[in-house]
Amino acid sequence: MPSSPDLYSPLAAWFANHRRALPWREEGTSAWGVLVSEIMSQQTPVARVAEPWRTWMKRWPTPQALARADSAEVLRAWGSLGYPRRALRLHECARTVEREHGGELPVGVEALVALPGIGDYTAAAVASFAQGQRACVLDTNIRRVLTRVLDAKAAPSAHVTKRDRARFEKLLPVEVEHSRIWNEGVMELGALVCRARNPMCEACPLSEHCAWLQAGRPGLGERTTRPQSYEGSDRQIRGRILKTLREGGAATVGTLENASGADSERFVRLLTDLLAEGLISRTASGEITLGAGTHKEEHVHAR
DNA sequence: AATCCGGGGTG
DNA sequence: CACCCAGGATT
Repeated sequence: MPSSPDLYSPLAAWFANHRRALPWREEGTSAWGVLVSEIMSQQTPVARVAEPWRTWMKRWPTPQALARADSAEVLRAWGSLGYPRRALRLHECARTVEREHGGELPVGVEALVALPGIGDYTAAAVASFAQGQRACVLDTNIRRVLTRVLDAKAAPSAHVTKRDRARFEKLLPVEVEHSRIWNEGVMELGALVCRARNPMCEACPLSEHCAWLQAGRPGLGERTTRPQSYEGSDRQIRGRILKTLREGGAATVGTLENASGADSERFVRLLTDLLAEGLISRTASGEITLGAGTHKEEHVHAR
């Protein structure tokens, strides 16, 4: 039985020469800073995250600082990164760290995944990149690279199966430092070379071991899932409402309805959803503002 | 397992 | 215009 090929050595050598100088990779970045970068990068390309991350970390360097912030400020600082509920969860995460962990980000996947907004990927990434832990990081890049190398398929399955996790975990080096380099390096390879659309196999350090390349790169342009159209979607309407509030402060319901471009019934439904999620609130004078508002008002109404 | 949740950049 | 992006929560 042949021993499995050494993927680590060529990968590590490649990574040493192609590692991007992302701001959160600078010496001295806290685990909290890495966590913030991971949340911001969920479904948002890292190139778009770099600047907002700098500004954010300068303003709120620690969980304590963010915990003290108002949710409206947090949402405004989030800007157009998308999926603003991530900002609310990061805010909640900071408050949980403050309240339950003495202001110190807990160490390890199990403790991290229990925090708001942190799932399997983000917990493993923070543990591996910033906490000296050996954790198996599975993001869209790593899953695509390993699916190609091992399974000769162009794209990974829709979600992480137990079987995939078990197989990919076997490739993770035992030594902690090597496991971090493996995670970062394979992720970087997926972002720069083994890309979803135009993979540069001629520049790939794993090309000799890649089952997909040897099979002739089958299924490269295949459609996987139905493209969920954005134009005219609830997401677009919600986005317009929040953008109006970010840029203009408080607004009347009428102003927001006009800006939303939705019919009245749909607008009311979406506004109700946004209120329930804490993305907006209603002031005493009946205007709509960004953020969850204060609990004081609820007491006033409760009387 | 399927859906929902933004927004911008790219071929 | 379709596809993609360092995913997570909810049902």
